Amino acid sequence: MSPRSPHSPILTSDFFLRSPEIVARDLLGKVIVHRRNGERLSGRIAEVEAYLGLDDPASHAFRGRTSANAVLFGPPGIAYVYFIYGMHYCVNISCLPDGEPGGVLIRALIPLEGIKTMARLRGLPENAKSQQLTGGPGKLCEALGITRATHNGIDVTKATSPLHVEDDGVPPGKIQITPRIGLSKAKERPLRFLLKD
DNA sequence: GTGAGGATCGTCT
DNA sequence: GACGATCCTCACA
Repeated sequence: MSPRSPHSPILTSDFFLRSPEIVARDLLGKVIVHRRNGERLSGRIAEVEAYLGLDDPASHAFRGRTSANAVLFGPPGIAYVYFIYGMHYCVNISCLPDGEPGGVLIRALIPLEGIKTMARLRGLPENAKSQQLTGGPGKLCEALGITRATHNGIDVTKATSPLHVEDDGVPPGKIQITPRIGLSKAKERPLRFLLKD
């Protein structure tokens, strides 16, 4: 197991108060933690995408505020979980002040704690590779046990929240920037950030 | 190793 | 009524 300080600082709403492009880049290397039934499930963020809102045709917020995407228009640091293709969840964290839409999609993690539980939730053997456990947006939600019903709209900047992001001080290393993938619109924008590894 | 296609449902038009 | 910020399986080289 990897060593860690007992109290890694939790990212505050100030962190998410900035542009999604900046937040996305800074989130790389941070640790997302889900407390589930008293167990810590965590992973280092290895891949993210920024979604800008009204200026970004690929964003859920592009066509304006609806009941489904209201989180993106709300205050920063709120988890936005949505259901896609009838079978997968994806998790975002809202950025920018209340009233301005924007967010960062968490696309991939490197598992740190609770790997056995993650494998069980994914229906995989304990020795499954991290790529199979949390190597995609839908996979990491399943591995962490995140669902829309339980996690959409919760504040990830509160220490009492079951879901939050910690900075354990490990430098992110080399960052690669590429166009976003899996989109039908505005996919040419270089808004995807990943750890080179 | 690589590429194509199917599964499945909440949300918007 | 149609689509989508995905993942998995199968076929073929």
